[in-house]
Amino acid sequence: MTAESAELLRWYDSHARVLPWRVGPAERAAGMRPDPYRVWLSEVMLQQTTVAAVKAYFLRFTELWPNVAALAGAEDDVVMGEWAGLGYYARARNLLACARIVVRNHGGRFPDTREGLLTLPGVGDYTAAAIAAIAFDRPETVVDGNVERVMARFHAVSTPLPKAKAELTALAAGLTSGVRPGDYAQAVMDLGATICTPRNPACGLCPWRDPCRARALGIAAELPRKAAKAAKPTRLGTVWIARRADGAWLTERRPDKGLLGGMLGWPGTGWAEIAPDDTPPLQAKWQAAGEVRHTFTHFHLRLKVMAAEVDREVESGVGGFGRLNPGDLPTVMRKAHVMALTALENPENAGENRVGFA
DNA sequence: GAGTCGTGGAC
DNA sequence: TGTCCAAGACT
Repeated sequence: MTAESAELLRWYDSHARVLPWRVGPAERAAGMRPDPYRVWLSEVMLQQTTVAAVKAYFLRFTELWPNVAALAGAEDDVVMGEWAGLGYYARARNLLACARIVVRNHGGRFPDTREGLLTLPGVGDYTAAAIAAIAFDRPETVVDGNVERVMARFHAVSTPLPKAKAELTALAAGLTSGVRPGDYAQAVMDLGATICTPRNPACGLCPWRDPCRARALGIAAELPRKAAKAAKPTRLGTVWIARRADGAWLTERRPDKGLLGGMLGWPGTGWAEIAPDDTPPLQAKWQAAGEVRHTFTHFHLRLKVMAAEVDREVESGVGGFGRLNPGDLPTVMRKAHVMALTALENPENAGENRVGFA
């Protein structure tokens, strides 16, 4: 163990954040170990997602499904509905697939090595190392966005990401502690999340302020460098939102692959830079409810929302009418639903509504 | 290796 | 308003 990693562990002992999935340093010292199921679940939820956003989902999932066997036995649509709003929905599909593999092929126990964990769906280099270190105290090197930033500054690496990834991984491995590896892994990430932040790093409070090369050079806030990102195009589309007299809504399940895969949605056009032809899924007195603006990772969407009340007898070929829990909808579809509801309640204002406009 | 894949908060 | 960013994985 290096002097630096020892210093970081001392910092962590007094500054570790309290998180629902975390076994803190004092509890670990008392012999407690985290539940691999909870570590895995939290790490998957935390992929490209903030701690603030994950907390409520983690508590809800562990309440509904306290162990991997319970989750493996859940119905797909229920899990997708509970994941709604958290984003990156392939994670939810992989989560279920992984739970079922762990139960069926591993006797309900997660593999306890990085290599074994890597075979699971939805578990990549980072997550495998994180579970191995945190749940099984193996001295694996975790490299997430926090660690990349901390290492780029600590060693003053000016090579832009993602090209610098391999170099930063090697530098991180050089600092990884063989003592208390689970605490160390969380300590580096906590350092990046609370001190060595992307903007305005709090170098004065950093346990690594002395050995940090970027701080010595006065360029900590400039690192890590990143390659320029492509501009986001704008795509257009239309959704048709029909409410039957008995309160049922016409929804459809999206295909498993692709954007919002496996999630509930509204019948509508595809989304393209040239407005697609929009033909309603059924004949009704459609009103233009307004336009939803929503930004995905790689494009902006302007979604025209059409709404209608239909008779109980109406049938559609594209999906089914049924009871709707709006919380099961991904966010963009929930925005469209809110807009349709507003139009149906206030038909005189139809077309004036905007969602996603400041 | 470069694209794809969500969302909400900070600035 | 727009841009960046968050405990990445998969193709």
